[in-house]
Amino acid sequence: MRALHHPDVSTVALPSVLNALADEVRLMVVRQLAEAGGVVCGQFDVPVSMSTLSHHLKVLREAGILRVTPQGSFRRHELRLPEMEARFPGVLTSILQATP
Amino acid sequence: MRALHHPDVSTVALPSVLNALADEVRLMVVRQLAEAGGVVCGQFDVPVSMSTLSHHLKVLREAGILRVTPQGSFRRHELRLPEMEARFPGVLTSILQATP
DNA sequence: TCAGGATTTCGATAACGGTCGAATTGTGTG
DNA sequence: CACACAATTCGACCGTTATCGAAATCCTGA
Repeated sequence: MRALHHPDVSTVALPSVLNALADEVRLMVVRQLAEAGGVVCGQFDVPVSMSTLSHHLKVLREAGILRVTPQGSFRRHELRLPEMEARFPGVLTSILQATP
Repeated sequence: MRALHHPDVSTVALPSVLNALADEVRLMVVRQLAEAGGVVCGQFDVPVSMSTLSHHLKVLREAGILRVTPQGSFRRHELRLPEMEARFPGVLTSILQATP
């Protein structure tokens, strides 16, 4: 499977991160990742089509918020929580805590 | 001067707040407010026209992030920091600290 | 190698959002 | 009242983005 690009978190800008999180669907994704750890693409519970979900995952990935690791024919998604915490301390964690 | 609408912070949604902060110009505005306390519209240091600035201030106001109080023919802007902190603890403060 | 499932990419569409200049509103002052 | 000034609103333009279905890509197992 083709190599996916994951930006170095030191190069991502704060507006990019906030923009990635300023979407209800993407917030749902991030919440579910925070709860479940690694989640496979088809297991997200979101009210959009598969192609749209793929688009949202790409936005989150390019903002440095999640990492994608191929596992067989699946792809495992997980938050880059430690890295984000080091880059923007408290931002992602407080956003996660501000949601039910 | 016409009464400006300020939403009850308990009614604003997290995506609205994040969306309001996911813009470089609006982040500049928020930073300058955090430093200077109350700032009059014409004194913001931003690289956009007055009408565009007014638009950004409206977005921030409707997201519950700042309050506008008329003072003569000027308008004073200030962060609603305590209220935002109570509603989304750590979100606004961590974003402020994540910027120079 | 072929079939099938998982995910992404492509192409199209519609809505949103940042931007500006011009016009408008509101406030204080002469 | 008339004027100047501060700020908003309006109308338009244009790039961005959320969305979908269809097609393409990638992997596994028979």
